[in-house]
Amino acid sequence: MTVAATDSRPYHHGDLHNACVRAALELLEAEGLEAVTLRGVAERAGVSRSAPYRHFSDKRALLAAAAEQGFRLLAKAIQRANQAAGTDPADRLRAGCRAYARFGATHPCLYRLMFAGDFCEGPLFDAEKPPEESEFPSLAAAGDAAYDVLIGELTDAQAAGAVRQRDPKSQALVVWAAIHGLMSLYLDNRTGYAGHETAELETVVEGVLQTLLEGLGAG
Amino acid sequence: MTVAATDSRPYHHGDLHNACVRAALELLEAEGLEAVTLRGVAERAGVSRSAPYRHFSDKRALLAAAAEQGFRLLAKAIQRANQAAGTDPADRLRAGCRAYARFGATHPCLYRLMFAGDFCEGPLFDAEKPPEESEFPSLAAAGDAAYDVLIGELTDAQAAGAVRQRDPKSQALVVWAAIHGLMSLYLDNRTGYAGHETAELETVVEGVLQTLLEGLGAG
DNA sequence: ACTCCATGTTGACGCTGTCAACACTCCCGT
DNA sequence: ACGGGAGTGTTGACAGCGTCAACATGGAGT
Repeated sequence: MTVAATDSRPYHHGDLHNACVRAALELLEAEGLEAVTLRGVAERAGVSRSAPYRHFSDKRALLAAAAEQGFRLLAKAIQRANQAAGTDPADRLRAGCRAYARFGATHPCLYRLMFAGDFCEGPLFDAEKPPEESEFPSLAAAGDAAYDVLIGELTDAQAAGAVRQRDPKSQALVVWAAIHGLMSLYLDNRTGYAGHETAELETVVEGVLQTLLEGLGAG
Repeated sequence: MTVAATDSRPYHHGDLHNACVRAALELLEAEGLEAVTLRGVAERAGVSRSAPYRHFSDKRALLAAAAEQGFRLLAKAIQRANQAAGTDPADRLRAGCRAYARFGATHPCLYRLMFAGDFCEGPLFDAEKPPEESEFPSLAAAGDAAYDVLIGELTDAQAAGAVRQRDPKSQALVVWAAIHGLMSLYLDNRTGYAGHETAELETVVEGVLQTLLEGLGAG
């Protein structure tokens, strides 16, 4: 059947791939993961229910693409904060971690998808294989890129004598684990702090970072 | 219709509540969260598909009960390790964290359900409300009980002069966040270490703990 | 102008969570 | 002894979901 005259939309969307990712992110932020349905994404993108299958093999592939976009946004947010913080390594590290926490607090569902999404609809990351053989290599790459920002900061901090000279990768792992763990507990409302306000979160982040920097310090 | 003579099972199960939790845990460990279906749980418990609704208002309520059981197991594992480690506070702390990591590595899906399960089928924890008003109060209580074990250890460590005298709750938060974050990254295969072996995990845990103890230390 | 193929649509299927209506059994008051 | 709830388990049904096969469409290249 021919497209109705009143329907201005062309038969071909033009950029359905990106439209689906955008729709998924919008639904995720607005109503949570359970609201991210392939049919809903398709409707929001203005196409029929199974059109997304021409661009994503799977629902998981769509979620992986959304998570990947999340990692790109996160890396950008951290980099911006680092840059704005000046040249002092500790200041830069603190600013980056604050930005990380703010990202998680601002986009809780996206943040969880990036780290726990693998768990919900079948693994996005494969726990058995090394990352380079991952089922979603570009997702793993985007995650690694965000990681690399942190590693770079720690390398600089070492050069400036702000932290001990050790493998910056393992130092970065400690920092990332601590901040990510904190965010995870925070998003589950399990930090034991009553208010659950963003301001309080930043205070806690500062405290955790203080402990970490003392532990990592050149002391 | 009367029960067939060949069917020895009584019409009333007797302890369907626990049977459902056990079945859910078994399915979770054997085939992952996506395999935990109410119908599957019912079948495994030997009852018909909607019998569990007499004991759980919801699928989420069943998952919450499973997660609660997970927190009880975790707390017990940590306590056992603490006790077996003797009296030195740092040793006890290290042993507890090793046990924590081992629990997560041994029961990856359960561990994730305990922390990320809220995310998958609608929140188990309510991010907006304080814990005492949680939708699943006994789950929150079981989580807090596990937390309390760690807080107790840090209180003892303070008394022994092994860590700085500060609010043990916030010290415990740092430790928990770091170890939990590490486990979370590990289970996503995002630690950047190739092997993903349990032995390597324990090494990394030791490293993180070393950094933490130096940061928390009385120095 | 014709054809090919990437892209979008429709119909259908099985699985899921959930509910309403019904069946069975045990226990308690008479 | 017995009759009736209340608690528990069963069956049938429904809507929503992910997914696939079959079909429709239209632009790009010959």
